[in-house]
Amino acid sequence: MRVLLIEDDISLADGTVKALRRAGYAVDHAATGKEGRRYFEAGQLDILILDLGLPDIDGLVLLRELRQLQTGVPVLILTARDALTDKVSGLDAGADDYLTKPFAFEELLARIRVLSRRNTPAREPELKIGNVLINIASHEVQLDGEVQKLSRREFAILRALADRPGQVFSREQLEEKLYSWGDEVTSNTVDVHVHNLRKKLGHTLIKNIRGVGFILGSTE
Amino acid sequence: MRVLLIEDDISLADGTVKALRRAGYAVDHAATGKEGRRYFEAGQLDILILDLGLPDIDGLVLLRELRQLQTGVPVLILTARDALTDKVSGLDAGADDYLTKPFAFEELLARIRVLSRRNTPAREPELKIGNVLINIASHEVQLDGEVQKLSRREFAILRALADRPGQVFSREQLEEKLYSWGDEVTSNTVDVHVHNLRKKLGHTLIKNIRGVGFILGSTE
DNA sequence: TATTTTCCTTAAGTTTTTCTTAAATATGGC
DNA sequence: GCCATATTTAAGAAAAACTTAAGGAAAATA
Repeated sequence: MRVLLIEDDISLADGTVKALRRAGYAVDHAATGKEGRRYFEAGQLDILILDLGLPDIDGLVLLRELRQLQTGVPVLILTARDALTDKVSGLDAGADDYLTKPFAFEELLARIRVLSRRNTPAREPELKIGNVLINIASHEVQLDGEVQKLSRREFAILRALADRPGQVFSREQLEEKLYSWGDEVTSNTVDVHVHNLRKKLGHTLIKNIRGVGFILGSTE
Repeated sequence: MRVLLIEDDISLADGTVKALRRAGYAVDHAATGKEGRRYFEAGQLDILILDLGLPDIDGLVLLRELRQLQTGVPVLILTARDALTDKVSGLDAGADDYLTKPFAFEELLARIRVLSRRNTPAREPELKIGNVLINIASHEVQLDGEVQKLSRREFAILRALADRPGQVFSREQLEEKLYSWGDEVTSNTVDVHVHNLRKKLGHTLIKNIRGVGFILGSTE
């Protein structure tokens, strides 16, 4: 776990660095905004601790700059200023937490522990069959990069087939996926939807097994 | 954005609830730990604000219990106790932030804004989708550089969608972000607000996925 | 507090998209 | 060629989404 401390007050910085090292963090220290920016750009940071009262650059300005870089590094702001507006604008500039001097090392460490247990959210579930990419959430399907919108029924059929590529589904089985109990249908709806699906996704994807049903052709 | 406040001091709770609602949050309020736990288990929470000095359950104990549930809901602890050990153990028990009474509503709102960024992929205070720039803090939205004034509800919907661009939100999900418990709505409000949003921000930004819901479309 | 203004919710009307149906055409197996 | 099954087409019905307007609620202003 690598921490960068940007702080110009040497004695405070020394104490903080020591406390952090003792707690097991790898710590870099920069005394000016410029230097800090170099460290930030260079390194694999896990957490940034930033003093707002720097000699060369306004801390808030620096913070916004660093945020532009789009890294997701959590930032904890550290400052003597106790004014409410500073806190608020610091947080709104992209800081994740705020600590006013003087502070206890214990509390700093606790807040860093909070910041470091950040978890990254899971990605969108997507399904890929051959050259067809299915986005479950948006009901969108990409065929060789081209986006196609599917209707609800079309999507339901494709999804059923895609659940088990290579397995044949009878019309009755597919209808069961589409209609709730009591909603039965007495026409060739499934065929029509399959037809429309093929129009959108090409004629090789969904194959028909005569007398049996439909199958998602994974191979060939 | 849905917030649960667990706080037994009625007058403080009232003021806080009002301030939060005015800021566009859907707020539920519980006066006891037990009640709070029920709300917590029931709902689609985005943020929990928890007072440590509850009459029936020790706040820290409750916090640990709720953490067991493994929901990723950010927790902000609120308390009169100013002792360092309390802060530290609060944070280590799974809180994400800490505010000591008395506090300014402004700061509470700022910290909530930070927490609400937490579970979203883009943690920038400003979000850009196509030619639309969204500033969460100031409730300001720009279309091609031109500032558009959004109403509270419009902004709440846009923010919910913007939290996860590319994810579809059903009308029910959006309503949950807008209304507190007991405030439910039985009309097409969401549609109307979406319509007004599109009038202000153009018709390509918010896409509808028929039968599913709405989605913030970045491309096309 | 009273007044004005803005905003929110409803609900009904309109438009657009999708679904079902049924009939016409095509295809495969015998 | 004949029958059964599959595909295509088109049209009306149904469903979902969009639009509009009005009355009431909430917020802002005086």
